Amino acid sequence: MTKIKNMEEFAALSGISRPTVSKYFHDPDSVRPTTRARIEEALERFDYRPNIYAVNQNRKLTKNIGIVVPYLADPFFAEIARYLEQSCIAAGYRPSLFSSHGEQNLENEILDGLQSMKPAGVLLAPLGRISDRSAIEKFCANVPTILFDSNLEGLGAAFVGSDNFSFVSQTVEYMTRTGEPPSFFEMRTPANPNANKRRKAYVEVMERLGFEPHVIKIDGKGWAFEEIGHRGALKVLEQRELRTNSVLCSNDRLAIGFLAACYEQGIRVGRKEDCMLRVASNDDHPFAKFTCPSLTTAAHDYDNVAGRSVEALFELIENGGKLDSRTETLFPARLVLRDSA
Amino acid sequence: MTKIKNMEEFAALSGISRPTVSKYFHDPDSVRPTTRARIEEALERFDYRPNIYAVNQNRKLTKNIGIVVPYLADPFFAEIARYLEQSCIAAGYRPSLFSSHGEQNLENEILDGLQSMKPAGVLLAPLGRISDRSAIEKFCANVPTILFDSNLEGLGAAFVGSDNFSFVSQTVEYMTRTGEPPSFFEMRTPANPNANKRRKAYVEVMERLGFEPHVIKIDGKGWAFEEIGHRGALKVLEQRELRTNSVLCSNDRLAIGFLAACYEQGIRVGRKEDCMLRVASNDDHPFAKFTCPSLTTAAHDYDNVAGRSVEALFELIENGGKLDSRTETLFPARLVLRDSA
DNA sequence: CTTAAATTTTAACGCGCGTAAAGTTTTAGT
DNA sequence: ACTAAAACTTTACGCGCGTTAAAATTTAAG
Repeated sequence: MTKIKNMEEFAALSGISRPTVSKYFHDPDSVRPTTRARIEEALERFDYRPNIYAVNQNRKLTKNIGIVVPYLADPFFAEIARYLEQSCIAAGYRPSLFSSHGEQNLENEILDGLQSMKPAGVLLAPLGRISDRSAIEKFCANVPTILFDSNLEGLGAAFVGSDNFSFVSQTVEYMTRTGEPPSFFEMRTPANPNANKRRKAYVEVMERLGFEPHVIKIDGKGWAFEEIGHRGALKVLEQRELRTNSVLCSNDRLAIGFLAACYEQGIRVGRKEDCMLRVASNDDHPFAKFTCPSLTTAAHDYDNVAGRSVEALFELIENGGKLDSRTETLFPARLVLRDSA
Repeated sequence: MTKIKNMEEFAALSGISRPTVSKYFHDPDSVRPTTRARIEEALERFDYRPNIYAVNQNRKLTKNIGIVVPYLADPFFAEIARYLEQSCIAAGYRPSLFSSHGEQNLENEILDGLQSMKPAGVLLAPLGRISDRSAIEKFCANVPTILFDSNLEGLGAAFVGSDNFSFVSQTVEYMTRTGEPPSFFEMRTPANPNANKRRKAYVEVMERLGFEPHVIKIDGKGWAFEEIGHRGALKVLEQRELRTNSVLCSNDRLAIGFLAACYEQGIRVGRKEDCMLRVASNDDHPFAKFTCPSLTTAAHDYDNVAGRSVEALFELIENGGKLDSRTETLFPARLVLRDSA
């Protein structure tokens, strides 16, 4: 196995001219089967691969795709990212994964670095209200971008996410139908714009059902939702802020903290006879199944959100980076009944 | 704001020659302050940035660093990855994050893709026993690599991780000292080599303390540890396999499943009077604080493991990719006492 | 076996930038 | 102000590969 330096050398060793070899690497089917066989045979013997930098420098369009999520330590995003990565690879692209880690300046830096990578397209789940809108706007003007999970009005070529109204309406309706109407438990200054949509949906659904909405806002900032939910729950329980025996958390991570607080206080949660409280939530976090009690929640349609996102991106790329109009695709939730409500 | 095509053009606009501009981008301090000022002034007016592909093609050494973890949906790795990323950026490198998602072929593909990226160095947390040892060996021969978290004997220029013996000895000693000696709860075919070291440590410590080790092996494969721990715990509890009232789980994610099972079965866990069982674990998973009850566990020294890893990598890079001898750095655990044991 | 069609080869240019050599200007030290 | 050192400019080449146009070859069709 001699070391191959470049395509010239490899071409010589394989007995095929360099332009043809180049063509082969661009699309193996674009050369005659016999020459393809000869190249692939040489490929086995010498194990050469084109220099990706030289390739990307000369191609008008790279095969790179950027995937940016706001917080990778959240298994929800890790899970979606996995799906997105695999879809991109399957389509012959090279995905690069980035996490903003909940910080605006990091999101901006990532977008900056991404531009110099000249990606064919980017799948961006922005931080949301923390995002630097103008920076993202500028980025979207230069790079074909699909927004997902968290919508920034008018930005990106398309948005794909979940229908927050569907989430909340299902949980609220379920809880009222089988018990008492829930209070809504959320952060005072939520990091994610989905949170606002969920609160609005809660208020609307409650009013439609003829109940008075009761929103409980707890303090805390950042992405340590469990901690914030835990602290908030302790306060709520202590001060008896709940008007009914049921609570709907804005998201599962808050609910995880809430349930931990209930456990500590000896408050049994669930729909059984001896339970004092019912807790439901939104997202279907990977760990929601293992809370105590297991968490009743409205599940994201992971597969469809991720699938539609890459689909939209590929359309966008094939369309030369522009789509006729900005579409917003929302997928409804699936109510997952477990023990907590 | 005219669009700048290349460095030639930018150099002309800034009134500085291209080679000097090139030098500036390589190291802003390498040019005279006055010319630096002129360049940066032009930079503000025209917003140009060197084509990263052209740069990397010509530099003998890129500024890329690859970070590979076995499973990003595990918040433990997400957390470490965040620290590693930030350290690399602070040192002027461009980190790229990859997750093997628990699959050997993906790990191999990532390593393959990484090679064509000609990184200055790679921080690799391998899958462990699932890893394709020969593939990784080949990779390490071509790319300066530091292994972390999970050791593959002899591979990579150095290894940085946690001292599994320290983890287990602390938890076992604590549990025996304050109660009964624990059984050890683990997967029959653990995905991670740390698991084996932990079992061995358990047996050794137990024997040293004069107790008979009792290892409970549960079935299941893959990385859905919570699910596996949950199922396994139900079986263990049903068949009364525990000989004492205390259990040490191989890792926190198994423990999360175990605690969920206990809750479902109405078995109170903790060290209070009315508790039937004590459960401890290893890792200090980000969610360990929010289990019910909160989980007593041996915590990784995140900061030191991550810090020492990048330190070792930078040494390696500055040393031209070779170190005198392969070192293995192990950091001890810190026992975190919570409510479960 | 002839001929048109399809492929491959040859030759050459360009991409954007690193880098080296030689010459010119600026800076610093006394 | 004078000189050596430092920094800059000019010129030119190379990196590894995409791409193109014309020439040569192979293949498929009749």
